[in-house]
Amino acid sequence: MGLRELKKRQTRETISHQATRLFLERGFDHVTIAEVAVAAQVAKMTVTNYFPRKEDLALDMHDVFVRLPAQTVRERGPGESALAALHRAYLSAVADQDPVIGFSGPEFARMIVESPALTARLREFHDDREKALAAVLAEETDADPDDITPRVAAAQLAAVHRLLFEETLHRTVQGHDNDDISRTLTEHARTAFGSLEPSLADYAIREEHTSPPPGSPM
Amino acid sequence: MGLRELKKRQTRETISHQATRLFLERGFDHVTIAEVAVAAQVAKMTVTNYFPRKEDLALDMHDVFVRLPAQTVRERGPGESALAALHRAYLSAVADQDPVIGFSGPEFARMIVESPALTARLREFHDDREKALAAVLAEETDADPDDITPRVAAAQLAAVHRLLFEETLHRTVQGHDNDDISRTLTEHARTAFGSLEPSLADYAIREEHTSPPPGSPM
DNA sequence: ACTTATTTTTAGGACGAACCTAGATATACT
DNA sequence: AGTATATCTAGGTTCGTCCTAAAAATAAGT
Repeated sequence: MGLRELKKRQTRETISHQATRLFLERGFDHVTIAEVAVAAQVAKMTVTNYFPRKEDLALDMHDVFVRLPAQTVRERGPGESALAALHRAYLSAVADQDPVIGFSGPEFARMIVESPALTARLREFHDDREKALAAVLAEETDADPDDITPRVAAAQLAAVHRLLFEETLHRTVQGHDNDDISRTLTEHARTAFGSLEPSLADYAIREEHTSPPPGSPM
Repeated sequence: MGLRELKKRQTRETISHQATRLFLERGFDHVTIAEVAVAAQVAKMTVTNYFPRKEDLALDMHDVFVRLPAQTVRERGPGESALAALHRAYLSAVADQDPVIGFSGPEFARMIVESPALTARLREFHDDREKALAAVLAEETDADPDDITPRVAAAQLAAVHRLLFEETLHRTVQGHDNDDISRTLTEHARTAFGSLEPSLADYAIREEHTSPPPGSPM
């Protein structure tokens, strides 16, 4: 990697780090971009160049957040349904107390829920995630472009992820510790994913790799 | 009603009307609040007083939009499930080509889908609507405050409304006429609400008014 | 190594939404 | 009619976002 790219990474890192520090200290809405620029020792415009929206200074995780469920479905095992894959992956993330499902620490969680701007941006993340999931489901089930079935399924699955994410955030803000939250979430995941089983248990099941059947199920 | 209230209504009406006219002519993002103020012959601040957010100048329907599904469930018939009530009410709205489910005319639909700000605000409407629905479902099923079941059910039901709304908007923008869209939507509603039947057909059924049973179902 | 080309950063400013305040104006009350 | 109350207005501030031209840093070519 060239020197130019290296410096870009460093600059981005510094800006993001200083921004997060200030946001945690004083709250997202009480820190201006100009202050972030001063703290990171760059021009105001440089902050904007790296992070076109102020919200992205705090939520620098769009891509992995959006791609994860779609990827989980794409990589599900033979004989596994989309629902089962997502439930399995979610439980695994709970066990890891993965930040991507909401385990972000009390200060960070507080920063988010106290800022309408960040909450709104997060809603967009959830939306993008649902769209990515819908695209994969449509692909995996060979659905007609204007069949809404994959969109409905994606909406249901993404909604569960969203609700569990919000639950994690709020319990974190309320001061529960991660192990406590993990236990509760495991239960809630069972309830939420379980409630989709009657409608989705047979949806988007990856065919066993031994001899592909003539017609795909559903 | 006093003269003061009358004038307030007129002022609000004038502002909203002039704003909508300008937005349809030139697009939401290309009209400033100052221009709306000039067109409505009021001070800039008066526009802001009536419509704290610019988006609400175009989307002056928050309350009915948010309350409708919750109200439908609250007023469902004896023996009717929340799902059945919402499906029924939706089909009725399709037959009426009700603006509240997306029949807003090509210009208006185009204004919305072309503006990221309006799309984002609409997302918030959907979210508020889901929350209102969740509250009613929790109430109607006597759910524990931290049982997520009503939230999951509300998310699934609200998602169907949201998807069908988006579908209506996009088909309207694409130039399909309302009768054509009505037919398609009726079919899509069958698919979407139908896909929830396995999980929700027995959820939140209003008890028959003849002799209340000892324990409520679910 | 020096020059040229490309990319990135910078400074300075423009624009518009959101908010504030004090004073003017209009309506309601007695 | 006179006082109280609600509403509107004018003028301003702040901040996020975007624009531009010039300066600085790096890469590429000779």
